[in-house]
Amino acid sequence: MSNQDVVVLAPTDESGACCPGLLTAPLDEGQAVELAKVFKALGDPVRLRLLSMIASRAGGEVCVCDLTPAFDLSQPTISHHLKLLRQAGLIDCERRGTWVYYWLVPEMTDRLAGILSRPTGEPLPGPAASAGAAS
Amino acid sequence: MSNQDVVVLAPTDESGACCPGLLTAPLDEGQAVELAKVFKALGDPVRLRLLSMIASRAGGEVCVCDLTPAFDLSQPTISHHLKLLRQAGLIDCERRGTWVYYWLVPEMTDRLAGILSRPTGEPLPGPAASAGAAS
DNA sequence: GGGTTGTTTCGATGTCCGTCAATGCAAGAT
DNA sequence: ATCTTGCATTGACGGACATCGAAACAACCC
Repeated sequence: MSNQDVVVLAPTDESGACCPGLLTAPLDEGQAVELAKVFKALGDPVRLRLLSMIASRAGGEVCVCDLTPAFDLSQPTISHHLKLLRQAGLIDCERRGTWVYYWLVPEMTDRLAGILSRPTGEPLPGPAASAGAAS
Repeated sequence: MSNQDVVVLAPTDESGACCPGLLTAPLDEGQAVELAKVFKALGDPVRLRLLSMIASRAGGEVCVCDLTPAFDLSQPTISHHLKLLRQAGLIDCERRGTWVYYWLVPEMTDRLAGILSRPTGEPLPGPAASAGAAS
């Protein structure tokens, strides 16, 4: 399967500008591009279900043969989605004999959760009034 | 443009199947579709930067006139991205006089962060070998 | 080796998405 | 009233994506 996995987000180092989250400081274009790849990988119902099926698996890993029958899609299509999730760094896989097993990369989901979390005690934005959409 | 803002995620109720996160139990297709809409809205560098610029604003809200010049994109394009973020429930806006102000909807980002967080003390997956695959 | 099972890659097609130019609309300024 | 500014909407175009069928590849079993 080749090791062309694209590491879209550096492990934990960087200039420390990625971890404080996107809600506290505007992120530069480079970080936005990398982050968008991961969110784009999550922006598909099939991939979300695949990810949840993999992540919620008791043993921590799933064989593709257990994933495919849950969808009305062809096997190549499932493989394609798994590839995108893998390239996004959300899952990883290993071939053992005939089958390929996938498991979650918790560091990536933790990273995303941290990025979407704002430091506790934030003064709550919003105009504290009305709602009405503009226009 | 009417109030066609699509509420992609119910406030907090539901059958309680949405909050435990997508990492603990496989989500059904309906939830996956709704969640995918939000992640898809985040799957674009421009929208990520817009969101971070809005969220990190001191006063909690930003005028569109402060957002547009930060990009090399036309004003309609920025407006289009803001509309998608608003339809995803991530931001909201209000017209005050000549200008339109946007602010973050923290409940939505909190929701996403919760969904991506796995309950503390999870046994960490990874290829622990074994596992007899069905066929 | 030959056959079987299962996964991935390749090529093609239809659809969606991001972008812009032009236009429309609301609110203040003159 | 008219002009000007600020933002949203429309329509259209080019590129990217999802999906499929067919074929190539890898590992096991006989």
